[in-house]
Amino acid sequence: MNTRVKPGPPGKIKIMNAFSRLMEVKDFQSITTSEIAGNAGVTEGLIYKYFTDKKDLLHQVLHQHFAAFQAGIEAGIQEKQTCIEKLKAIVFASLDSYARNRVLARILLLEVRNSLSYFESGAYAMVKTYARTILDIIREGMETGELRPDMDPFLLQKVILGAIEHTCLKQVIFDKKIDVAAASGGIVDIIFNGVKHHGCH
Amino acid sequence: MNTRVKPGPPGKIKIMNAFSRLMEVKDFQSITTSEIAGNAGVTEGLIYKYFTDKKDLLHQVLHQHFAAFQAGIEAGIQEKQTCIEKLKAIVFASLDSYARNRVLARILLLEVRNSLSYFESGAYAMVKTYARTILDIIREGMETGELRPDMDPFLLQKVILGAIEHTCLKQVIFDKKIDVAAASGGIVDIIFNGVKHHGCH
DNA sequence: TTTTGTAAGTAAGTTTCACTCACCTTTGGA
DNA sequence: TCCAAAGGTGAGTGAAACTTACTTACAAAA
Repeated sequence: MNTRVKPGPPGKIKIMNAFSRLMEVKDFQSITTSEIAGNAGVTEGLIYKYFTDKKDLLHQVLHQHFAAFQAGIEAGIQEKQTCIEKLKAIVFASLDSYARNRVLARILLLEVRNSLSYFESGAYAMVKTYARTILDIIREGMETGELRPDMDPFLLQKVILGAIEHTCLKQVIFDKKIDVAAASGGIVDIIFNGVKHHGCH
Repeated sequence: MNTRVKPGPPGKIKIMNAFSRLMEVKDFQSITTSEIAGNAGVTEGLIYKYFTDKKDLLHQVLHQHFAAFQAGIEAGIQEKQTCIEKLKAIVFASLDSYARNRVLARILLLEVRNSLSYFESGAYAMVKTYARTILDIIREGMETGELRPDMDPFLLQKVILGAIEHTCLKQVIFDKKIDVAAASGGIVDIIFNGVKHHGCH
């Protein structure tokens, strides 16, 4: 497993592109290998020259999409100074990426998690790095005093990731557009300021 | 579609139980119909007397598990007075149910969302009711002044659901136990009080 | 008691689809 | 020019989801 994703020969690229295109319209299960091959203009057998599995193809396509996603995130937080600003940027960039790239969102949120092989794939390694980035920012914020020091950083990480993902679910399942700026602003406001109403300040 | 879940004939019950048992150990994809039949002590063909599909079987089993889950939730919030207490109870009860019933959690969080037929199933209708309950409590809290009136109730709903689900993911994927009380308390604290650090109060 | 209609269950197909394998074709260096 | 390796083909295979024609059990009407 854990096959690296290299640009590779034209056939491989055509297969990945064809599959990616098909994933925009149908779910993984209902895409057949012959459909992929036909759409790519190659034969079915070629798929198995470059991918060990139909699932491996899925994982490599996810890897490819996620690499761009990850690069965008890291570019977005580079310029930010405070941890809060960084987390805000991550929430926005994540929602924005999922909204722009439906295939990425659908693969990541709906298709891969049901099989163990995903968690041994290179794609999952990237996702772990992304999650780790968030955790590190949280820890830094707790040390500098930006964030409350009396909480479990892992839990905040899960709340943030969960909020991002669940916000995208409706969009990605029912193909509904969301207002990324509003959603991201709202989520950040809820998580940073809390939802309890106090008369004071 | 939308086949109702009735107790039904012994064969149907045996099939559902066998499938449920298998789901504790393996994922949906790698459970075969002959395996289900063998385990249930019936023939393969009988499955298709009671279920239109292998997926329909999955949905009906989910429906069954979720009915118990839903009943527990509603019993848990009945006695609570404030909206905040109600939401706390829901978070705790949800995490607790997922922790206790791995099959329910695995089906709901990992297996069903990738196919459209789920969203036409009776199981999904129940899940919508559950989500609706949370939304109604939030709205009530915003009206009574318990919760801030200046936020999008849908977003808070998504943050809560997302936090619950993401907290269960590691547990359900890697079979790790979590401290339900600690996790639920932490999530509630983060969402209600916020994570920003203020010197004041 | 006999008939009969229906629900429960069986067993042997059929089809579809992921995956394999033995075989061609092109290309770029020694 | 030769050859090795990489790119690509297409017919074939096995397994698994689903079908269909059939049998058995069983309760209520005649």
